Amino acid sequence: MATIKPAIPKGTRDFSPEEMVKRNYIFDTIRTVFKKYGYQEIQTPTMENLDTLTGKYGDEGDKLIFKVLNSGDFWAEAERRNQKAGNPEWSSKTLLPAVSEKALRYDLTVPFARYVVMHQNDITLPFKRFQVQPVWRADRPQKGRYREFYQCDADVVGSESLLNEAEFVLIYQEALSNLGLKDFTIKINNRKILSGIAEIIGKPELIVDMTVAIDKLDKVGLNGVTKELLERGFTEADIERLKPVILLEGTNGSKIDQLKAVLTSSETGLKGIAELELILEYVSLFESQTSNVEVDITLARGLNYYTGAIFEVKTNEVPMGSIGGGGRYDDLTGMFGLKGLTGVGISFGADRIYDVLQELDLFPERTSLTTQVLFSNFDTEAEKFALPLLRKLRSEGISAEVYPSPARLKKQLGYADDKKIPYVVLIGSEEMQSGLLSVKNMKTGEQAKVRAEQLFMYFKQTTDAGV
RNA sequence: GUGGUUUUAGCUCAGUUGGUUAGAGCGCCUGAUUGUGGUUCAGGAGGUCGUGGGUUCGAGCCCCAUAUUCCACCCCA
Repeated sequence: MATIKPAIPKGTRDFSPEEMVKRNYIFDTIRTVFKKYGYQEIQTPTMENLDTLTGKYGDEGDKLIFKVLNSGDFWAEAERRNQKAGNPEWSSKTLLPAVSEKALRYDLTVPFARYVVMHQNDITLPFKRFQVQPVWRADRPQKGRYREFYQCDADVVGSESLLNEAEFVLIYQEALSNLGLKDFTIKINNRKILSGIAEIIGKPELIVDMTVAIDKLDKVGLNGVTKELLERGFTEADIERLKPVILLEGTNGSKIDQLKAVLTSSETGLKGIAELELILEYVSLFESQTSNVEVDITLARGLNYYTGAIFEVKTNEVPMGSIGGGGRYDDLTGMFGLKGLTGVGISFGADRIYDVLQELDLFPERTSLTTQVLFSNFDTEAEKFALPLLRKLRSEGISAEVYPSPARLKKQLGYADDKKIPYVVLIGSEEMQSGLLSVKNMKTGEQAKVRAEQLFMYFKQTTDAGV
């Protein structure tokens, strides 16, 4: 067999032992906070049926779904079905469903909605679930953008209360602070406010075009936004009316006041403002800070599905896309036939958070995660001598290993060195005769004599002391 | 999907207008130390120059295609 060049698909990554320690630290920190707020973990399959996913993420999103080719003779099967249908010409639109019926998970929200509908008889509403799993997008990779990445989602379905939204603000604050981030902004907006604005200028059908354009304010400036609005069907007069909203500044309170003034004639818009106000009030009633919560009217992500609150989290310490986002869907499960169930949720982008923590050097030192004790291996006799001692240490909860072959001691100590193992127990003929083992401290280079029976006590004390 | 960029030893990277045998640092292996690492010293191995075509007497260098890296758009975690 020809040897092939080892490689992994574009936008995917291997994770080394060191990276996994750090990644698990992030996952564990976020998980702990989710649990603390009453969320329970579920998992869903890597693959979903293709029709479960298509049409849920907009045209752009559908293109980014990784499709799985049918197994078996997919081509013969496709032709067979095509004949039944009277042999129309193949097009990319008809060929796809004929050769692919499964796809990789694109996010965690849609599979969750599917889950809720499938298990509606087994769950109690409101249902609060969290999920930490990889998702896949056939995007072009770049900084902070991967084709396989992990999301940490928490959603609650079946509760209209804005208390949920407020708690999500707290969850963001708590989880990100626990991870050591100091300066981040939780941006919040409301779809109803955007609808209200579009309504006021008499172009409710252009709400998406409007928000996509004003979302770019900090990137292209007012002139750029104006240009884009004109291209998207707005008039100069519309833009004049939009200007005060686009250029909204000041504290959350003053932004809200200004919006109220603009939206007086829009019932929807005022409802959105009332929701926003209540969420902020809840947050402060929790005696939590609102200084890193920012009302941002230009925030428009996920507009295809969000109906109420919209969240986005950005770190201000390093340049990076958003590290989290979320919002409310009034009809989360409707697409799967269960009407009238509202849902709201948030997501943490673990891979981006990793990149941020890495750049800010915020990962904690944790030395105890490697092997604590290595038994040297001089020969078969010494190896046999070491095994009961090894078992004893492990039964005491001390992670230990024996070098698996009688290699030169130099090599064995080099192994301990590379793996940052703090102690090596040397067992040779001398030690076996006297029962006094040589314990080498790899940091200081010092060697102590320890009785074989005392060995576990010796390490229990030293490792407990955090060496 | 659009535009640009990267690829040379295990790793990070040099490599002149196209010209003999493609280099460095680190790592690795061996020895100084037949039971002592991390430091030091001496020596050694390791390269289809991303891949496939082309131009040329001659290509790491020029041309085309393709993959890959990173970046900016679109969009998004």
